[in-house]
Amino acid sequence: MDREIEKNYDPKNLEFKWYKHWKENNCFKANKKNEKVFSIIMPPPNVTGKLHMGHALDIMCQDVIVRHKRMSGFNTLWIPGTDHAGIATQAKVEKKIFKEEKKTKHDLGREEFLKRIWDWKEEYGSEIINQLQQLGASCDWDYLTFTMDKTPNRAVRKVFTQLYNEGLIYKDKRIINWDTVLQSAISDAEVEYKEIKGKFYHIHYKVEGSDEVLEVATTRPETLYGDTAVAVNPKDPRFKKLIGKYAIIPICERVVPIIGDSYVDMELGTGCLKVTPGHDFNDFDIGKRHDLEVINILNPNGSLNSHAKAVEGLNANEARKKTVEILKEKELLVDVKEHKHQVAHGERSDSIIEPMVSTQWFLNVKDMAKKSYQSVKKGKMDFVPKQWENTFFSWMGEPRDWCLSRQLWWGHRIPVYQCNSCEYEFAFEAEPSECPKCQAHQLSQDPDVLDTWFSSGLWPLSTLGWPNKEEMEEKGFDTYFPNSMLVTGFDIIFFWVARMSMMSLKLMEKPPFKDVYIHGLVRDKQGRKMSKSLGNGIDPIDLINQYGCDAMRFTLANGCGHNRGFNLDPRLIESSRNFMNKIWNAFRFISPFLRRKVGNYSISTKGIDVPTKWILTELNFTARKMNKHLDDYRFDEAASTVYSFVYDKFCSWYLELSKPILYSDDKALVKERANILRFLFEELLKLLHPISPFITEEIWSYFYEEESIISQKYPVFKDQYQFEDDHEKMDHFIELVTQIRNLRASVGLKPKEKIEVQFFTDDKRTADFIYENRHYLDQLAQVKKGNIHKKEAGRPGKSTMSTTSLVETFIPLEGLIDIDIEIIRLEKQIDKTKKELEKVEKKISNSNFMDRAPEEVVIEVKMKAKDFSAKLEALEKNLISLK
RNA sequence: GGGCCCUUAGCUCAGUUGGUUAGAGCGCUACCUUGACAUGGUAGAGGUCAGAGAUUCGAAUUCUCUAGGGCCCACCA
Repeated sequence: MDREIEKNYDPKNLEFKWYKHWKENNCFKANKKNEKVFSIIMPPPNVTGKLHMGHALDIMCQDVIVRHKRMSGFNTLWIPGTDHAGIATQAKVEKKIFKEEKKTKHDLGREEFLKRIWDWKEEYGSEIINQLQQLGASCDWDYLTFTMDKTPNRAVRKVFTQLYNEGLIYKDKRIINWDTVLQSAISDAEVEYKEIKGKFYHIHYKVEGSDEVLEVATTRPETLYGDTAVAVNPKDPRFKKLIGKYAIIPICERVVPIIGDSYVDMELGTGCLKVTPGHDFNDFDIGKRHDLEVINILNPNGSLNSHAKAVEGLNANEARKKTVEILKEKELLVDVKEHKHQVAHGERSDSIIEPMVSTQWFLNVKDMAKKSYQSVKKGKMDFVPKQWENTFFSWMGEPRDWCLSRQLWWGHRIPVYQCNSCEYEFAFEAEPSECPKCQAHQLSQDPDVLDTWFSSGLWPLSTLGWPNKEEMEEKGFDTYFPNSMLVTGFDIIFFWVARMSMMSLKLMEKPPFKDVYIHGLVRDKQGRKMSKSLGNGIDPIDLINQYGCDAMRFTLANGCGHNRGFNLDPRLIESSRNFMNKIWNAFRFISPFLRRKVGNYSISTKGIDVPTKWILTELNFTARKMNKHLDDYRFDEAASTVYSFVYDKFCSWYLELSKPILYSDDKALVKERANILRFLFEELLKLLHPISPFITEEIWSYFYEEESIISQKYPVFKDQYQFEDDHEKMDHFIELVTQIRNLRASVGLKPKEKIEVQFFTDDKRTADFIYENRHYLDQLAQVKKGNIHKKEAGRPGKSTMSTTSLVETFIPLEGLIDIDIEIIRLEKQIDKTKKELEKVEKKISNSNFMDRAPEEVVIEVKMKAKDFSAKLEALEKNLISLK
């Protein structure tokens, strides 16, 4: 060691230092020589956004897997990217410009406004990259792709054109979800329903040419200006006879037909439905069936237009109030009932969504969805945990056509053109110079842009250069597509996973990934979703600043089990930070004994002692478990496995047992032990590295200055480190030490006070082992003298005792022992042992158990019975002698 | 209405093919400034595994029902 390690563990400096180092030294590059391939794409965060805990979890999962695969000899590629996030970004910049300059996008014009967004993207787009790097993401930055880069744009245009020419993309005037704030269409997936307390208004509609009235129930009286029919169920005896007659809509006095349609539920409301095809999905369908007129009564901002003269210019709420007032005056409002109902809100804008009829571009997804469905059913793409495939199926089962167009400016503009002279309409992959039909040069492009998820859907392809042949070659498309896996949250299974799956199957005839790992949601410590409105969000960057990224990642991994999100209490991170500190100090302890040594080396297992054989065996178990858990995406199990090895096995026992050796005068022995400690330390660093990359690299650098831990081989189970017998011996020894410590504590002996102990055992191996390791007993339990007797020997008088199956341990305590307390303690133990014994004996006396249980279980139970009764006997004898 | 998940120690959670003395971290209690670490050490207390029933020699684990909680989809004039 020529460098000395800092006294205090300070994650901040070393984390920053190492990320920079890794990046500059191309440590995240795929090793193309490796035969096994692992590839994965990062779900692209919004380019101008800020990372939240969900991202931190997402990145942690991916990075752990990626680092593990890389260390396990895979040709590993992780592709980073950022998303233009159409609506979110445009809305943000629009707001900013209005705030600062009091100008709308229309004041600036399309070209200037887009320039402003690009400027904003250039200015703030790198922030998200910085944050990803602070999380330690070991992705290949040369692959960094933005969804509006040239290649993704080409992919979008190519695919749109193909689907257009196949007739799958079509323009249609139909009812869509209209966001009244964004003033754009949005897709079904972007609509969120919230329960709102509303009212049921019962209104009388007069039947033309008679005194009869129809009582219509509605939650939205203000839409009556758009009514073009009143519908009843054709089987309804109450209203059957009215079908074919006409009703008069109140206020606007329009005469509309009374129609029969089986959609109408006779039980619901009054059994009489006002039909507003312009502003209700079901009514639109009814209108289609009956060829009804569609009247649009709303302006793009959601206010009422001139079709609703009486309330023109008012917003929906005001219009409702006023309409109700007018109805009251006319005595047509007959009843008002409280009613809870679901109201559509925009997922992004949180504004009210109005169903509105409008001309939009749609993608017919029926066949694509069917194929996606099948590919998961047939196991070509697996969800982990498996139950998430249900979510996928529920979306793919009966998909509505995807509304692709958005009335925005920021995004991929729809590549459809119309010839100004002959009006021919066509989609074109490249920028067209003339009309393919009449060769005129004056062309108008469709003003709308595509849903963000259209380009996201092509992400697994476009990030690998598709459809540009040269770029695909350069980026290794054939090697890395399809991806090995995807890591994401369940909230975007519809938005994203579904779309990627459909697109990839359509274009490549392969699903885009083998595995789709779905992690849970990070919530606050009370289990509430983190949200702006609750103000309970935790900023991962704050946590990193406070505790270090390694500790945060470790905490996230530790809490990331299957089937569950998790509730993040910052105090948990504190304990991970303490774990990092533990490792730091363990290294600080051993480092003075180490000699700097270049190159790989191995340790000899010849002549090593039992604790060393034990720790090597533990290392073996740990390596095996880590590989399994990481392969199974069990981040929680992996974290606790490595924690237990480092903390409970290595630090608490092996390091403690190494102290007398390291402080001894036998130089050869010191050297040998130091060598083994170094080996173990290197192994544990490698084991932990995928989860906590920075501290492991920092310590690694004290061993090897030139080589990064990133490219080391991940530990695996090795037969030469497996010593099962010695492992068992050592476990017995640990049990013995713990027992003595327990006895000492129970009689209130001072920690430093040396004691004498009497052991009673008939097991020769145990006796030998205690004898050979008596110096450890001194060190670990302050036993200055230990006598080993056969069980037939007499027990000491006033003493405290305890027993395992093999050995009885007595601490003679002349004058020190409080007999009453000792009796209580023994009685408690006897009680417990009796209960266990009874349990086991009951099994043995049950002939059904003896006949039917497998042999090894029977043997085990018999062994237990023997152990328990021996233990009980010893305890009872001692109790009698005390009394 | 359809579907998924959850209920285990005071708190957050493990417990993967049924057989464990049901585990961990945090918190709590007692003792300890022992030469890696007080961001520490040692020991300990704390659970009739939501409830009922069924299957089984044997259930925290499988099945059914009940209660409570969370989420998704569809729909409600």
